[in-house]
Amino acid sequence: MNLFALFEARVAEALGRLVEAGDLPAGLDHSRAVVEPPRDPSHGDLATNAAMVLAKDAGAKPRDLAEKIAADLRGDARIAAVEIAGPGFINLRLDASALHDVLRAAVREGTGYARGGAPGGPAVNVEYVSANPTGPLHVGHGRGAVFGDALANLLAFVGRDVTREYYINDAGAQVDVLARSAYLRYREALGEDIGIIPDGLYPGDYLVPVGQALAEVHGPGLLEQDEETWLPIVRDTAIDMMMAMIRADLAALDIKHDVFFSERSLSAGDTDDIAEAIEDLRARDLIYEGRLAPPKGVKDEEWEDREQTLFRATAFGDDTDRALLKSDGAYTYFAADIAYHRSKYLRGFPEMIDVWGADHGGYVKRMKAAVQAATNGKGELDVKLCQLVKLLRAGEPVKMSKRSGSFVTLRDVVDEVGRDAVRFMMLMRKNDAPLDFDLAKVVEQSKDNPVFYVQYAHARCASIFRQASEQMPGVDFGSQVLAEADLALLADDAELDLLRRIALFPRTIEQAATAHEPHRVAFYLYELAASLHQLWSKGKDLPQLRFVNQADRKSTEARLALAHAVRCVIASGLSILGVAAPDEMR
RNA sequence: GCGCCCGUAGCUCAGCUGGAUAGAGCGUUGGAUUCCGAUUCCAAAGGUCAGAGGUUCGAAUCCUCUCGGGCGCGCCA
Repeated sequence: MNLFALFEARVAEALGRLVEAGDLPAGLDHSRAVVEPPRDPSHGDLATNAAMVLAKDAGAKPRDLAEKIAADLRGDARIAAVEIAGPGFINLRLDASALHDVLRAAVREGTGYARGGAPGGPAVNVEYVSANPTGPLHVGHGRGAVFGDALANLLAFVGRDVTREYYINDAGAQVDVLARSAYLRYREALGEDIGIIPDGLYPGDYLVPVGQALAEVHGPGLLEQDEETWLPIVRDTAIDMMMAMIRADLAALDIKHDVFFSERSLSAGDTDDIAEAIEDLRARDLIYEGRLAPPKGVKDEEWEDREQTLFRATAFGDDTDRALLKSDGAYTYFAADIAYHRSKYLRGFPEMIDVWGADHGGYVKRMKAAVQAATNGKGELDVKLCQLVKLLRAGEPVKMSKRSGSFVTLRDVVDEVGRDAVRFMMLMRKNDAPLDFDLAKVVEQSKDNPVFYVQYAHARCASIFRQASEQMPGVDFGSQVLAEADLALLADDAELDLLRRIALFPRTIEQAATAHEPHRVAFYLYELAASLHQLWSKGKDLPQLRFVNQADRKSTEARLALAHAVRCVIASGLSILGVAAPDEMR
């Protein structure tokens, strides 16, 4: 039950009646007329801009039109007061019973409240992480991982059919480098002194186990082979082991993908999907042989002017056309990516979301252009860029250097501060804003730490129920009883404030889902938790406001209904963020 | 040189796809508090929304330009 959608429909009814009565011209666009919470609570519970939006086309003064709409709304029993304010806002103050109705619905629906609000729609594919299988994940990958996972959770929560996907870049030169690096570790495992790892190879000791595994399986057998022979063997083993490591890193954050899509699989087997994608574009005259002008800033002598196979990305809003074949005749990464996104579309995903690091921002236009072209305009791609993460410890930057070995991996951070803290902190920031992640602060159990603050609110709700059963043994506070509690007893400002927050949840979810912005859920939860803590501490001064009153079963029922709803909303919200909702903080 | 992202309180950031007098936390200042379960709560001060134009009933939000910061800039992935 979305209070705002409910009254938006109510306003639409009023407008319809005005049209019937001839007070408003027929055929006007009503879509801009919305009902939203006013910024200033003193203006009431709901406000609509309907009169201002329609006044011009209706040839009326905003306030006159507002008066007519208000007259219709005044007859509604759920509305306690209607005021016209400012340039033509219509402010609605709800009867407390309307808020109580929302609470009752929330209590009845439990963790189903606000769920499935936008069902149907096309299947959506969320691709995230997709880190090269050449080493452990770092903290930046972790941000994309958490963001993508929470976004997928959010879309699933509103009822979308979501698939979580990881694209494995197992085809390029980088995995050959990986293979050569692992081969060195293989020789090392056989007793050879390999000295310092040469430049251009991966020095990390995470490849030591790969070398050992190779030595166990193959013995010295690979030593006498040509690189041509051993490289594919070593490469496949190394990729498998790297992906196993990456999956374990992700599992530590409770992240599981549905599909791991191999780049190499595009051109393996009987059909070459890349060639197919290119031919498909060529058939529609979107590919040509031509020359590109060098970009400004590139020196002429560094520029090799040559004819190449180009995709008409400029026809779809990109700045320049893009190469599909390298000078050695192999496909570019972009060519593979076109085929990959085409494959997503063909596999049944007209809607795609890619989560990338901000350093790939320059790639967005061409990828969107490619999706437009490859799906004939029927597919849609949204790219979410995650900014860098600056790792701090008590305000001081953590030095990161692969060479010196002080490189901090994602796993290190998760092991140190825990999954919940990592996930919540990374979602407390908009994805395109840089993030300072302070290892010291996120383990703090204080109000400074939003993870703790929100989890504590959940635990507090649970404790209220434990309290009730201790103080009032034998009394039934089951969900059946709570759903029928006399909610009219909730009349204090702090209680009504909490009710309003609960009423805001479906709207927050819906907007976060359409904007692809899970951080809104995190901020909402923080505010909801604050409202709960405020009501709680008000009970210190005013014992009659305490949740559990032995002497007053009726008001205890009503407050437990409130606590139950808050608990369910926090549990739902945290589940979207992928953060645990504990029943007690120990 | 071009493209994308960003610029909001001393600090870290929200700002509900164009709404009313721009918000929160930290920090500062001043209060409350032997606890239903803590690791709290209340209040005050604090702003040229980087700057200048434009669009309209109305702009932090949309457009243009300037300044300042980040990222990227044939065939790497």
